[in-house]
Amino acid sequence: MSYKIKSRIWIESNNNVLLGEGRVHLLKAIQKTGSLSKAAKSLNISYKKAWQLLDSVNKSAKKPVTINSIGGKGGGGAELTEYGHSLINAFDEINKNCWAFLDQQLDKIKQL
Amino acid sequence: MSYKIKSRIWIESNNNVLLGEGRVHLLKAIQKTGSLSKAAKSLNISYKKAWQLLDSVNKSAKKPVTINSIGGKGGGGAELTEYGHSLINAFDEINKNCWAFLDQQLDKIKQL
DNA sequence: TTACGTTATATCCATGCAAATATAGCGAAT
DNA sequence: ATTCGCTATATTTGCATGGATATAACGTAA
Repeated sequence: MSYKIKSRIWIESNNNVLLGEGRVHLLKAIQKTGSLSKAAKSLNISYKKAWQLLDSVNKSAKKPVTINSIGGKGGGGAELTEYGHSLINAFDEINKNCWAFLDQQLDKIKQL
Repeated sequence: MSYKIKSRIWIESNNNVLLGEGRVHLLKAIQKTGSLSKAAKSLNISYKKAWQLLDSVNKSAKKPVTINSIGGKGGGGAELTEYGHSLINAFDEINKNCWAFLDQQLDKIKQL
């Protein structure tokens, strides 16, 4: 009924998106499923889109965020690096803090 | 070269977007030009898009944000209400505060 | 009463983006 | 050797979004 404030934050590295909400979702799904194709299915996005997202993350990050293996037992897979874990944790924390901050700012609008 | 954090915030009213960056730009241009069609031209967007944006703002706001007049001297025009002025000022301030807040949070990522 | 410049709205069309589809390449296991 | 399930890509197809265009409605001023 009343006003709500929403936000979307993301992190860029030399003008490319490194991390955003969608990319974090994808990384978490990879962590859970152990493969990019299963992660894509669980998020109801096409494998192509998932691959493009992951590719852009790994290309713009300082260190690799996932290790992808082709072939081998089970056909391959993808798993998060330690750096990848740290990134998504930090992003989640910042995002949560941002929501709290904005909710408090919203009063300025409600008072009008 | 290093990571940057960016954000986009917006305000919703019963699941409709009330105010965002684009809508604030449009309202400021209306304030400057005195008409919706001139504002659209100055922002290089079609009149149709500008009208849709303004219409959705006025439909989801508690009080009118602009007064639009059809016909009359000069064919008509649009001008901000006092409530409209207050809204864009509050939005700008919140946005600026948000940037400052996020820049400070970014350190958590840089330290990884 | 006619002309004007605007708001307001419908319709058509092109363009781009995303999904679907297809296919190649890989390496371990059998 | 062959199969399997995945990563990695190119190509086509479909759909939605937005732009262009057209036009109605309006009220003041001449």
